[in-house]
Amino acid sequence: MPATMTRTGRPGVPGRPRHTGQIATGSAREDILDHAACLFTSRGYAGTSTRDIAEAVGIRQSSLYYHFADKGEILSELLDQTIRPMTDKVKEIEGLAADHGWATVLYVLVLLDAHTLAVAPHNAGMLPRLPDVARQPLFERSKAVRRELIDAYDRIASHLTDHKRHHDLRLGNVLLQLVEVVVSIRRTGDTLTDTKRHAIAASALRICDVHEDQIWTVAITAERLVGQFT
Amino acid sequence: MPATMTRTGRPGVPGRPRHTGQIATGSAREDILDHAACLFTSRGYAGTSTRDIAEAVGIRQSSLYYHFADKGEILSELLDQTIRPMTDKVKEIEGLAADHGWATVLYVLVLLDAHTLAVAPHNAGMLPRLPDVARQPLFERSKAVRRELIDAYDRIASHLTDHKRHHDLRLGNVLLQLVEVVVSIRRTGDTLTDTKRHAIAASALRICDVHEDQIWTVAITAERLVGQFT
DNA sequence: ATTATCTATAGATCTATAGATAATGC
DNA sequence: ATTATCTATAGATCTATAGATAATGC
Repeated sequence: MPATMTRTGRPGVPGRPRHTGQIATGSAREDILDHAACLFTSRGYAGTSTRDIAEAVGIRQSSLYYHFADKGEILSELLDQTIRPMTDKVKEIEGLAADHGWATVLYVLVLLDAHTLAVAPHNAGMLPRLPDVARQPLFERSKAVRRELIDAYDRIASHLTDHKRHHDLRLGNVLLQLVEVVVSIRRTGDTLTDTKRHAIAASALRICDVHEDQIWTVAITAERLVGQFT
Repeated sequence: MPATMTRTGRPGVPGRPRHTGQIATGSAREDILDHAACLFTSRGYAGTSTRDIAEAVGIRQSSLYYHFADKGEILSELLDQTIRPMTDKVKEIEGLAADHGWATVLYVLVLLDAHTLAVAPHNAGMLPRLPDVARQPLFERSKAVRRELIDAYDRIASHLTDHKRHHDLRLGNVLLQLVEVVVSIRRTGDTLTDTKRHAIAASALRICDVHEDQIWTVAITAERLVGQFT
């Protein structure tokens, strides 16, 4: 057997071969994150063992620790991936108000948040809502980010609707909850079509008392603007 | 020391005294359910050990098994308590449509579901949404119940609004999601006031294109009818 | 005798570390 | 030499069972 012939017949990768012989589809690190996302969302964080993850990836449990310091670091990485895209753009989007009005701002923000939740791998957008995740001391930050998002929705809503009408209900809470219907939709196995995203955004405007005939013009403007942010 | 004098000084209960000496505030079984609800909602189901529960109650871990066959039975009991009240009344409420119209039916159902979520001990209404809970094979039933509720919202919504306008978005999903804002509100530490419940119900009607001037008359009728069901 | 706890423990599982090993690359 | 895995295992923890015990009630 020549020296260039590996036991698995798949040369080219450094490091000891896996016991299964299978090779990472992406980088090993990405593979781990992807399978972890899948397991965390289907069994919960505490309900998923490091062994579960390793088996899904096709490596031994202890090999995870070559790529991540501990289980929490895997989760932390996933949270960053799914939450950051949302808050990064908020300020910028609020800037659209001067030119296009607050209804358009709300519509655009809902479209983008819904999109972020829709494309997150394995519905990982649900992770910040899980109690076992929220309890991890590391993740105060991701809770803060969520609060920021609610505040943004609150500010926007306050420009659109009469506060007295909604009593002491914080609309930011309601609007974020509405957007997160995307998680529910994906969980049932459905996919989020473009028309569904628009239906959700229109519902957000209706909750804020935007008139029906205004919604359609806003939708068209928003659809045009949303491209800048994706 | 006379024979009637117990070591703990708290006579009257049969059975060996607890190591802490403390006595159940309700029945021991209720105490366990209450503390389990608190822990499951704050740490997740898989993230809560039977030892955690026992410690909260003030008994030894193994003593739980006198009252419940296993950990899953505790969860099962909690799910029943929080889901049953919702579906029990659905058929009856839909019967109101003949006399009062579908907008009123929707308003009443939202008020009642929001109320059920609001009074569930320790926000236990979130349990059916946790992935580690949903995965328990025992709980196919509670998932079926949830689906029934979405179907009911779907039927009601279909009488109120043009399906084309909402495209392929299933409004049942959106409406249940909206009602579950109660869970979010409670999680932030807020309480659900009566006015908030009405604001949520009104939002549900707005999503279904019910006209603003109709909402207020519906609200009054609904408030009168809702008493029958609580 | 019945009830509700206790102590003790088996056996499974879980996280993380230590150190060996089998590739590549220089 | 470097890289990415492996094997082996320590030590913690978790669920559930077996059997003892300390109350009450008859």
